[in-house]
Amino acid sequence: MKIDPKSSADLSAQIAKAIRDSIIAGDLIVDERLPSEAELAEQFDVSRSTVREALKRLAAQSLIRTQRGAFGGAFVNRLSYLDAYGQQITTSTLLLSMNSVSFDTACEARYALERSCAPLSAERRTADHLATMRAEIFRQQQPGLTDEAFCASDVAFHRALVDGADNPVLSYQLAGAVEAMQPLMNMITFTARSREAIVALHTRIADAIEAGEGSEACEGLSQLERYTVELARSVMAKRANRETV
Amino acid sequence: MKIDPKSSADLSAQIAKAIRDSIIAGDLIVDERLPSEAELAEQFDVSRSTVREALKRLAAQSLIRTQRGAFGGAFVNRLSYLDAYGQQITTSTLLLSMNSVSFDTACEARYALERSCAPLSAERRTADHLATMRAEIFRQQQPGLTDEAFCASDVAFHRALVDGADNPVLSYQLAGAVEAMQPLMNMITFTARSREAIVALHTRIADAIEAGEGSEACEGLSQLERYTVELARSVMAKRANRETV
DNA sequence: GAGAATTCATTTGTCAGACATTTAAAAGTC
DNA sequence: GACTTTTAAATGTCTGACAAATGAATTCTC
Repeated sequence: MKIDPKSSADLSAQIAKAIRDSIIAGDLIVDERLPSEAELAEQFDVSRSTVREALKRLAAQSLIRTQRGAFGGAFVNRLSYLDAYGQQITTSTLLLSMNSVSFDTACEARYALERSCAPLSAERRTADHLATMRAEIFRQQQPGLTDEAFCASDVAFHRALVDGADNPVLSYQLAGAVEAMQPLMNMITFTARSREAIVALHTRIADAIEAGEGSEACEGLSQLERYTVELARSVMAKRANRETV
Repeated sequence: MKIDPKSSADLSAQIAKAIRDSIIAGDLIVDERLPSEAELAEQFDVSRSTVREALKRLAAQSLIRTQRGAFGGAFVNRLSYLDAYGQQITTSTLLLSMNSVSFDTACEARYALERSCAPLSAERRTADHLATMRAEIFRQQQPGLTDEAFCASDVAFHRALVDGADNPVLSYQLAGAVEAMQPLMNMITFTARSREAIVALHTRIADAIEAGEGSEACEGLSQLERYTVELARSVMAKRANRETV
């Protein structure tokens, strides 16, 4: 692990990169303890504060965890699926909100990805996944539900569908696509009629998953995509209309 | 933006969270300048070092960038697709390498996701995407190619396929799935015969994309998945055999 | 007056040293 | 042997200082 003193870049960034590369390359294995901050400072010939800033960078990426006290220190963290989900969702959400991605584009991506899970989910889903889907459909039919709660339930429904594929890598990849859509979906006001239509499609999808018919589930997802895009378009149009009046 | 002094958690983590939440909520918009470190230190009633550690955490997530000098400071960063790709790839790679994800599981996820791009790519790919795919196929036929270079070319081929769908959100999501597989693929030794088989399937896929036949491209991808899994299995078996002898 | 050079204030980057707090091992006590 | 106390090591935080960068304002030169 070496850094280039000539480089003008931040020392803490260089040190973070050096350690990060060691972790990725496998030179530092999971749960291995890094040298103490004082030792690292000496090794890299920088001050302790600089080392600390580097370690905080790594901690922000969940690459290390720190523990205080004697025999504490910084340890290489096993990146859990949960940590990865969180990062994925944060990144996806910001990417969508900061880059003016159109609703259509985000929707297309989301449903394309979900369709790739549907056949696997139809084959492997447990009774649990199915029960979650049914429960969320039931919740979506409650009259008093706010739009936000409706969207949250929608996300839960689709997560169950994705998790049913029983492939943690797929679940991880999809987490971002599904959850990052929620802020966009929250901007839509759902009328009683549109909720009814969505519930009908959800039911159709759940039925297909239960019956083990992947392609029928895909078809349902495609219709849901078309309906969602259409709905968003009409809501936006109505809103634009109201604003110009 | 407030922090809880009673909470035992690290102050720098709390401050980072407070600022991060403000960015996600949209209270801090892109390119907006944060208060200087000294001002933040006063606001949060902590020392400047603590503020700096918090800012480094955010910088590690590409949420802010810093600039030195008068009228410099920390600015809310527009999360670019490139930054997001990078984070996605790092996270995915570590997730796969640290959690002993089976080759089959990773492969299944990757090809399922790619199949979701194929129909869109068949419809929208430009001549450029197609040319890249053909060029990589050509490269893969060169005899002197190392296994690493063959894998890298494989990644480039599939990236072109994905990018052909002309949906940046999909490209972003797929970046991790495709690139994170490379270290796993690198562990396979490709014989002349297996390279030939892969090139043949790549050609079939490229032909389908060129002809605008999405489902045929999906079929090619499925065959490629089956062949890759089979190949990995035999290579691993051979290796295990050699080690026990 | 226009342009070039200089100064200046502001801000981040880095360093050194100090103290508080936490923690688990080691030593002591019964 | 079980419990308590001590202790050493490590991170967390604070203070104060200086270096380096940088854009604006000022001064200088022609």
